[in-house]
Amino acid sequence: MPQLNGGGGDDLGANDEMISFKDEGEQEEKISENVSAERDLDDVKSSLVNESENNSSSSDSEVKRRPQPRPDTESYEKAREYFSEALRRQQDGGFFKSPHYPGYPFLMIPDLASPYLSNGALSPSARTYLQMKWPLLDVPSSAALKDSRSPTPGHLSNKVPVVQHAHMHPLTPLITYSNDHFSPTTPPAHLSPEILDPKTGIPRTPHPSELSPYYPLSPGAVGQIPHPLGWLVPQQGQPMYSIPPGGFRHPYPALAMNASMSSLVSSRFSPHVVPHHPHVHVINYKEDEKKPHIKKPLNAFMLYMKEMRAKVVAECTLKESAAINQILGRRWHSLSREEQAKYYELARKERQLHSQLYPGWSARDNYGKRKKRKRDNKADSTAEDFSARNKKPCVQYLPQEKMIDSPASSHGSMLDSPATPSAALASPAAPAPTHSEQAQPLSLTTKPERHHPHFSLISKPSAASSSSSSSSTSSSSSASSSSSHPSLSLPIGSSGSQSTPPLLSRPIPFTSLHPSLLSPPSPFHQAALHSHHALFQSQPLSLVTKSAD
DNA sequence: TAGCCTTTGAAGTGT
DNA sequence: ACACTTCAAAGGCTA
Repeated sequence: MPQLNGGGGDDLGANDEMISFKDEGEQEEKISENVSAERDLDDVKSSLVNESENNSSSSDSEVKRRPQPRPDTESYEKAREYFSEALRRQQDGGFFKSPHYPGYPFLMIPDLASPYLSNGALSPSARTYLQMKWPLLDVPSSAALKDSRSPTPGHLSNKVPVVQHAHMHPLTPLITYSNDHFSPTTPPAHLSPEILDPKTGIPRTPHPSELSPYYPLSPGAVGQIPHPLGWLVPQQGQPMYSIPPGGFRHPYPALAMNASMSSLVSSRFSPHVVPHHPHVHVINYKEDEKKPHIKKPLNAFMLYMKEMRAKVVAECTLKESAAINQILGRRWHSLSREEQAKYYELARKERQLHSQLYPGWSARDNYGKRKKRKRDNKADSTAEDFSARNKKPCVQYLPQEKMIDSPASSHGSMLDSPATPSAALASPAAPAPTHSEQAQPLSLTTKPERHHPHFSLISKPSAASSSSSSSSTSSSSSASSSSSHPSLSLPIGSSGSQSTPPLLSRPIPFTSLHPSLLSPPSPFHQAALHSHHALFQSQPLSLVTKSAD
């Protein structure tokens, strides 16, 4: 039960969420066992030193060196693997790679310009980034990672590096390539074991020839690049960003990418790449008649969804995204302030990278590219629309075995575990202002339930009195999404809903889901469940206030 | 096969 | 300034 106070940045729940272990069944176990993992840190680091010296670590020896197997061995192994790889890659002048899935190269150092200090050590922000991913671990200091062959400031430190590292693209620090390490089950099929380094047993960065198959350039995929934070998000083969007309518009056009890097970047980022040779990809900047579609950077919630989707799907066998997203939406609210902060930070980096990749891009560019939704009649998106739009109750997507007859209990886990109230008050993540310098939106919004069929039909009766009118009133205004969140993020009092669980009446499907699906199982959330019960009940009031305005 | 559903957040447009 | 709209992911579903 470590760190139940949840005050620290290394919130275990957050860690758990972020890491997304392969075996979901171990999730809860890991939460409670993270302390042991923490105890193993010293062992990890010390063993890494030896390992880096020997450079011939085998999984067997690693296991032997391990003090003792613990339930959290996976965390241990991952951490260990990560640092081993970090050391090795540093020495090789190559990539860091996913601590989760072998065979997928990626760079998780956040600094766009200089992930390394002059002494070859990770920069503070890079360390922060790593520590964010591995909150329980001490990111190796300069001494640990320092290596003569490591990228030097000359390679990376400047905003405009003069000389590119053999494998380093100026943006690679933020360009990550891992795809599916969040998959709750097994690594993607393409992450074949052959990628493992035969010597060390540690996954190595695949050669471009090995990578190319991982990044198929289907015609449809042309024009897009994978998610720069791919290590965080399962991409399922779908690239993310596209390259603007004229090719890869790099902020530092003077820089030349070597074949290795360009193949990586181009195969993943360029819409016009044609892998003529397994080892050398040539970028063909053929002019498209159309402007390639550059997608918006993912926001915090989208990043969270991508990370957690597989987990939720695995847990409940749901595949319908609408239902999954509903679960994820509630889980998102159940995240602690620190947990959400991580995603806000990632999203901020996403936007940062995106803005650097596509300086002239604007979200406006994508307006109208997608089929316009037929919500013109916004007005009727209210009560009447409830029934019309919700012809597919998510309950139908739920496996029967998930159905339980104790909605009340489920409600509690689902609704009563919102983010901490303080989070709503203080935007913690304090996400650095983006180029737009916007204040970090409060994720802990008291956004009312959208006109959900179950909510409107089921919860209303129970919700009764106070919330019923407010919910309906707010539904129209809130239907327009979260842009209004900040304005109504603070619930105003809780009139009358103190004892009754009206708002706890959620859509049936969720009430029937296992609580673990609805909110992280961490003790923190259980605590939050109780401490913030009143807050959630007050949500409708905030809406009333807003609508009143 | 295009679009819907569903979520939150970012960023756009409109008033 | 505020309200509203669109899009970002995702995959089953529907017309």
